[in-house]
Amino acid sequence: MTTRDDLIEATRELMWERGYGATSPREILDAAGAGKGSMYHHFQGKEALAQAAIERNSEQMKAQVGASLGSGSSAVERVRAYLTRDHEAVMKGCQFGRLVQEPEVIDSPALRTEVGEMFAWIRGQLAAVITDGVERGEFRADLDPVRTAAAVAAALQGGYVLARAAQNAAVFDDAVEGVLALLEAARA
Amino acid sequence: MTTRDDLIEATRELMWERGYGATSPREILDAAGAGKGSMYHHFQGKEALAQAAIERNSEQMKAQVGASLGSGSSAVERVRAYLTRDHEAVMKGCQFGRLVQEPEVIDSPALRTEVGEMFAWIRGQLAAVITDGVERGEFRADLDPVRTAAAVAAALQGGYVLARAAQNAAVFDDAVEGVLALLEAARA
DNA sequence: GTCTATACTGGGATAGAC
DNA sequence: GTCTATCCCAGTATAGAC
Repeated sequence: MTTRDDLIEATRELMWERGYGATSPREILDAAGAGKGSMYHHFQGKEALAQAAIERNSEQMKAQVGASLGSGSSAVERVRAYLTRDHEAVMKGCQFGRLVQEPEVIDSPALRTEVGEMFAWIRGQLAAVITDGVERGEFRADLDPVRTAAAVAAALQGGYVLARAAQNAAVFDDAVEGVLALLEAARA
Repeated sequence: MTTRDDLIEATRELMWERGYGATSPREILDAAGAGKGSMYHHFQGKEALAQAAIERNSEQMKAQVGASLGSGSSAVERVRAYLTRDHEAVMKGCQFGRLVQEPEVIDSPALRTEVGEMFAWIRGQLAAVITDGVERGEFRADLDPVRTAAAVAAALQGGYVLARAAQNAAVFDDAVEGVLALLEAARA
């Protein structure tokens, strides 16, 4: 019972650091303190284990994002809460974003779907908040919620990329503050 | 003479598709129509070959971005030219952005520096264009060029990520148009 | 310069004992 | 359920012939 859980947790940790392809079952097993048999008993293989790890990440992410986007009176404040919520370890990148780049992940229907749905959900949530802001007259009436939501979500993802490339978390903050300033400029 | 070149071109192609870690010398050699000896004659190893490939990508990228950012009368038009320039194969992602996620790349000083400088250069170019726009009164005087540049560059990178996750290039366009609309809202 | 053959390592997965 | 031993394959790199 707990071994299965240890495997999932170890996989989450390692996949965040190394991605999917570069995370070997050997490392997972060492980290979880389990033998090879355990993994293949509880899961069909590496892919199934990774899927379980991503599913758990999704649950946590949805809870966190949902809380952020619900905390604030104005739409801009809610988006700000989302963009500035504790991004533990900016330099490690986004748990989901980093997986997207890997061919192995994209080629796996199970993994790709999991990751794709997460991002689609986030864009939907952001669009809802922005639509609300437009309807309440906070934003200009001609602001496109779907495109704006995509831009906000993209700025966050790109912020991770730029910060990692520069090896400097301040670049992440620049991107986030930059897009927030632009969003405030779109107020009615 | 030409073998060395074929190796670099094959590496560029494959690294764009699979990244660094997942690109094997075997594949490169096959694609270049060369034998194992050739590669180790011209380059110290996989890493040195990858560095040569990234260097060549940098040159091309700088030429393209420089042309885009110089083509237009207003600052917004220049940024638009940059964001909407032919991003051949949006779904393949950014040649540089995808490398950033890989631990193997980040852990290699040679490769990491190459990629980091590219992004720093782009942010600098964008900041210069936006500074120009502020000084000419096109943008609000309180618009922060550095942060805005980071936001624009991040939206582009994130657009790649979101489009790939959704397996839909339209999401990239949404992110790009979204950030451009915000930028227009920041006009003086 | 370029090839083929080979060495060595580590990957994912299975078999069978406990 | 879990472990150890083992298999097969692919990765990077080297050696030595041409």
